[in-house]
Amino acid sequence: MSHAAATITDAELAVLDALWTQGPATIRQIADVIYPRGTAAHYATVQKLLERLEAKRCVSRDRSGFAHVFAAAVDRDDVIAERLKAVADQLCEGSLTPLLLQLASATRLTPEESAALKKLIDESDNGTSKRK
Amino acid sequence: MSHAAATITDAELAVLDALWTQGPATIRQIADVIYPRGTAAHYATVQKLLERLEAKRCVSRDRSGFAHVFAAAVDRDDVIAERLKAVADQLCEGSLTPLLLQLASATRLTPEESAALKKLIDESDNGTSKRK
DNA sequence: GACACGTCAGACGTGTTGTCTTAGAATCTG
DNA sequence: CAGATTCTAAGACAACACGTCTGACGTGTC
Repeated sequence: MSHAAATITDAELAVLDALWTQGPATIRQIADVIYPRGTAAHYATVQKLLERLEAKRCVSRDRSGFAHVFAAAVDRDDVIAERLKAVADQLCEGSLTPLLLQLASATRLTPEESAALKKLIDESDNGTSKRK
Repeated sequence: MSHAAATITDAELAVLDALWTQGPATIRQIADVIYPRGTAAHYATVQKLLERLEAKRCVSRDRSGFAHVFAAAVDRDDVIAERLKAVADQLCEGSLTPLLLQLASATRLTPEESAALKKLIDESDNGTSKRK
């Protein structure tokens, strides 16, 4: 839910995505999703990716059963936030505001979305003005 | 101003940044900025980075003089947009809206910024409702 | 015991990234 | 003009990341 996401590669992201949509799963279950008609080699690939994701604290591993059960330790939102922060650090001296403005001008919103967004802005605004 | 930004690496970004802040420049001028007290090797590094940036259409090269003069062919905003799009493609099925919501809730805005943002939202909204 | 299935450790090919070397052409300086 | 300087061009290079795959070995099941 919370921790850092480090750098997650494309193949690792596919594994994480399977965990996000399917919930906790074994290597085989994940491999069946990502590589239908997969071979033993594909299984091993998923295994290696999970091993690396675990090292990055992006998945947790339950070793109690015969086949280990893996679960996502980061949310999709965590990864999104981390990537956005990376973009901001590289291109905006760490400030997220330019990204926000850029996105606002590049995105077409439905009335519902823009209403929700305005609400978020107001809340953020209150937080700012109410400080200390 | 407009074109695709492909994948720009960190070192390449440093070069681009120099061009953005200094305007068109020769290799030596850029190298002096990035590597003060730089050697001939550093000069060559900048040269190679510019060569790669040119291949990606991110910088233009004026070959008329003795020392070629390079200029940025993409804006900082272009690169930001491209990176945001990449994040959206990888994590949100290409939709930018989740990024926008995420950023809005994670960013503290000044009153001026939130006003500007709301204005952008309204404009985007008008564009949507006024179509056809 | 035979066999399927699991884990673990690590090798491997490939591509990227940043750096650097060398060769040679163009320009400046005396 | 001779020589030093400055540039371009082409490519070698190590380090690393990525995705893949192999092999050895433990653990269940019939």
